Amino acid sequence: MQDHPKKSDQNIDFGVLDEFLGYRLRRAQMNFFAKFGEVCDDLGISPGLFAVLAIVDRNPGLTQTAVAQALGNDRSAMVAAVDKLEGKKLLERRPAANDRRSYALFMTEEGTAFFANAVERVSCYENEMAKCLESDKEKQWLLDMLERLAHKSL
Amino acid sequence: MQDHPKKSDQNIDFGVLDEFLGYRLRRAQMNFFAKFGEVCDDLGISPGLFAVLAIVDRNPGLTQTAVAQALGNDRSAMVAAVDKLEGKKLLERRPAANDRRSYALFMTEEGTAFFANAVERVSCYENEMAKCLESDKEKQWLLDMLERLAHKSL
DNA sequence: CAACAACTGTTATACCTTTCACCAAACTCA
DNA sequence: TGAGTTTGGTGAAAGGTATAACAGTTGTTG
Repeated sequence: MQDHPKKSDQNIDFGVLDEFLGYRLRRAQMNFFAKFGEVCDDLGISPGLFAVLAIVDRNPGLTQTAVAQALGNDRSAMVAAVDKLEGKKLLERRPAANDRRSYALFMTEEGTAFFANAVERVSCYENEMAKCLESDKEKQWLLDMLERLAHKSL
Repeated sequence: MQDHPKKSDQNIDFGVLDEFLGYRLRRAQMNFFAKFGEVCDDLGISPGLFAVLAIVDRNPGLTQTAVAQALGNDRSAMVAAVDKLEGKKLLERRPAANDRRSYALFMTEEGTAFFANAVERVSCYENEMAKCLESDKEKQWLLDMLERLAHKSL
């Protein structure tokens, strides 16, 4: 059944794609996001929302644009994210002290408890995914390499 | 865009995000896609369209769903992609010989020339990005690790 | 053969993300 | 002060992605 003319499954030649970091990075990241969804679907948060919570949790009082810059995405993307998180009563906007244009973001008590639970779950799944790496030193090496690739400029 | 050391840009605590592979993968991949856009904006193709061309170029006659499965995305996403590439006269749909439901995808002559040029450009930028890796052996090791992470299941 | 299941391309829908233009507030600098 | 510029938040539009449903076709099975 494997010699039929239809190249049905694994007979596909990926050509240059096999040697391109960009393509492999995308595939790996897609898998991580999919697994994140499986683990956290009942929590109702996406990887992006989780990242916002992580920043606000450790840096209370930041403005929306400060969080956006930290995460590397546009500040306009932050309004929908904060709207959702505020709707779930996980964080709240407070008027900034010295700048009436901006809001300062703070976690609610409910939010800190929720985030602690989420971190536990995500850490568990991260460790499970990292099992296909040889050692903890290799994981650290990979993290360092990804950090460099994320900031490399042409 | 983040070159100005004006204020609390460095003071932000990323907390658990610093140790999460998912977050680092996303950042690295975002950078790669942004650089891809800079290099190929005049060509009018996205990383996704480039991947479709790469598959069809090396595997002429595949159906749309076969290409979709190879790239890991849904077959409904393929119609818009093939529409665009067919509109640019880079590939064409031909009725499949033995199955009147499906189309077989083939590169046009214009398409193969276009793709060869694109590959040269993307290879150049890939090599530039890979300069922050120590050696060629490290790059190969990174590719292998990403391959494992892309197929790891919980 | 006929009924049924599975598959292909397609459309529609919804969601998420990114990009752009806009307005109000704040800042700059004379 | 006040004109001009910059910054913060918002909303609309565009692009990509995932799901569900549908018509036409294929294969499978009784």
